[in-house]
Amino acid sequence: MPAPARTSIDAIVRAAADLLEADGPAGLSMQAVGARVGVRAPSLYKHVSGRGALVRLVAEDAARDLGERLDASAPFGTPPKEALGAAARALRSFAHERPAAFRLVLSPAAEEDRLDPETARRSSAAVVRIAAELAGPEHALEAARTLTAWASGFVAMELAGAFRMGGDVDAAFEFGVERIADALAG
Amino acid sequence: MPAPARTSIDAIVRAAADLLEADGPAGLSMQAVGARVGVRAPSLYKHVSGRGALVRLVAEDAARDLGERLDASAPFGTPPKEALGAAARALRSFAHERPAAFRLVLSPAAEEDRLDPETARRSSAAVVRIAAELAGPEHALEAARTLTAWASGFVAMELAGAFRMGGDVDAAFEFGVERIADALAG
DNA sequence: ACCTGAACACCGTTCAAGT
DNA sequence: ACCTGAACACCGTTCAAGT
Repeated sequence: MPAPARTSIDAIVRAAADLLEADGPAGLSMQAVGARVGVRAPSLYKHVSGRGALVRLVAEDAARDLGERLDASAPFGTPPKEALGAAARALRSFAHERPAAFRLVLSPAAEEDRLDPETARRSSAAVVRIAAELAGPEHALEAARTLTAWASGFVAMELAGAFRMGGDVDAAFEFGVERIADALAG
Repeated sequence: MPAPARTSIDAIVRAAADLLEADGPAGLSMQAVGARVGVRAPSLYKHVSGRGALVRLVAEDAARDLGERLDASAPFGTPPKEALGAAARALRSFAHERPAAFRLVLSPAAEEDRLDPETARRSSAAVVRIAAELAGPEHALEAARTLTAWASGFVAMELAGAFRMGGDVDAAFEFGVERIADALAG
């Protein structure tokens, strides 16, 4: 007798992402995910091969979300320096809204749980385009790396609570955007 | 009857750091640490209050190591732009030698496992000093943040395998150092 | 074809009992 | 005063049995 699925991979990934955001990595347990979608933990294995694969799906989903936000942050034709600021702020907003997802996507990860190259490429396409406009096509890659490194490093430190020596964090971010843009435009 | 301790907190922290580097966070189990230092897992609780506290001790030890390397990278009197490059390269070397420890110290961490402010301040003192020389005392904090964000972000991406679009990663690093230095001196 | 309870091998942690 | 085995409450995962 065939039995219709009582849940779906989409519902499972969404539940996992919610749990990750609410309770941290330890809160993303197979039992908790099962409870959220209305099945027992062993049933999840009909939809996903294990916890590691589920975490990876959450990361890929987050990377797609981030990539779309970066694309949308600066329409074609926006002056490059302005576009750079907009992209940096979009990254920061994403990190503030979905800090756990940001950590998943941008944290230095061990080999086995890296994003596949195509997902990584797509989520950074907008930044490479902006960098090319600013620094010239021959320095596009280095410039994109410099910008992404700075922005993700800044936000990572912010999330880590590393900016507790006082001072205005927003101002430090804008200071950095300005300086990075000028440096890349060289 | 008193019984002499068969292990020590130092040996335990060292064993934990080794395991973290060799087998990743999951490999740092109380049982594995116990096996390395020659006692059973429950005995570790005579020396450390739990696994979380042990991970924190490893992180503090790594932060101290990193701080010392940064201090040593550029003796007083080194021209600031040169000192900045030396500090950035020292950070990168540390990350290459102790990638797991680097992730522990520089990764965006949840509130409960952050370094205490004093440890954080000491490990970044050298960078703040260099930034002040380069950007002037009134912009020291923002400049230090920009530099640290860029360098740690760059290395984090490097460790995460995010630089797989080809190109020379060493050259990208030097490109970034140069541009950041100019931008901060700006 | 999916879901379940039971089971297995792991964790971290507690604690009474040993020396 | 430290160390131990046993126990407890959790994991992730497998699998035979149910529908």
